[in-house]
Amino acid sequence: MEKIPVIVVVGPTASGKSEYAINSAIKLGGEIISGDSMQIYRKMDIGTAKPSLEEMQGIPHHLIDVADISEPFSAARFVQLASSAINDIVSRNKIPIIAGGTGLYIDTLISGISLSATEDDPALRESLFKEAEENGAEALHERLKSVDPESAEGIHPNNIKRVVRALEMFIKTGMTKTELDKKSRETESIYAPHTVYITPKERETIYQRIDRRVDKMFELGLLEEAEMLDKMGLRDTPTASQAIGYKEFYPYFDGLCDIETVKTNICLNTRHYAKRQLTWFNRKEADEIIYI
RNA sequence: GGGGGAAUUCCCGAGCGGCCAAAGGGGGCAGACUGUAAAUCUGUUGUCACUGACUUCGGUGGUUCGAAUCCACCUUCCCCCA
Repeated sequence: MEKIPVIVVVGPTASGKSEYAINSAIKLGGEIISGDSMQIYRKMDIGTAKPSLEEMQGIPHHLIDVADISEPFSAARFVQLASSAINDIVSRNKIPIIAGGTGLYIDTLISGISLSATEDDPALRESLFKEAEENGAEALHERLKSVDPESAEGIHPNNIKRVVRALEMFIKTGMTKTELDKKSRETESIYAPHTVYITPKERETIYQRIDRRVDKMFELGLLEEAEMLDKMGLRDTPTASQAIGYKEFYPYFDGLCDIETVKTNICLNTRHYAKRQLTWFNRKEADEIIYI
């Protein structure tokens, strides 16, 4: 079967991916699929740096504003939505351009990993976390080791989220994470990606861009946006509540810190995030590297 | 003017005679990553010729076999009384 050519634009936050993707779309006749775990949420506009209508220059953007903040989101859901968006784009003879910074989502999509369909079980998840809290992370890790030593080997005992997930997989499906991962790799990817990695030559460059962007977000009314979302219950949402640019406001709204602290923390968390993105993308092969 | 307290490694902050290159946290740097991923987690962080040596705990000088820890003086900061 002929593979579907897609262009993939990745890089750390504030690297200029969106702009690059839009320009490519104009040049090549493409449409954009956002590969971003937070831009999927409606109303989270300024803080997630969604491109404005003008910036989009008429290029259709998919996977932006597709979920309510109260909804959980996941790599599986992303793959599902992105795949159908790609089909749609291709059927209209346009080129799909995937642009975003969520490495896990994008890699899962283009590498053709097929995540088996399992429903979440919040109650089970919660009970596993409780178990870790009561008996210690080490004990939970031991439990994983007894059913799936191979995956336990690769997960640090302190990384409770991952230990829980691995156990959850086993309990729900009767198969170990090791087996399921292996199975997920059996299907070949249907995509032929051309990946463009946008990266700074100097770390300082991206840090400065981040600071500038955060300043701009505040000018655009980030505080008001965060306030509105907080009133909608953002901090109690399963996924959206984690978004940088919003969560730093929670203590401020509770009168526990001043606005300058919020801003500083947003810059800092964004830097850390950018570093993690760089670590992720650096080890992947890119077809093209563009320095900012 | 009088009295009391504090000065610690990039920052905050423990330490109060040997086990201290100095807890812990932050930050920095590096890394991991298959369904919460803008999340979660790990390592490292005085210098060097690095299983050892050397220079650090405001400054100077002392006490001691031995001091970040005790003493004296100096400098700076904080608090209280005036």
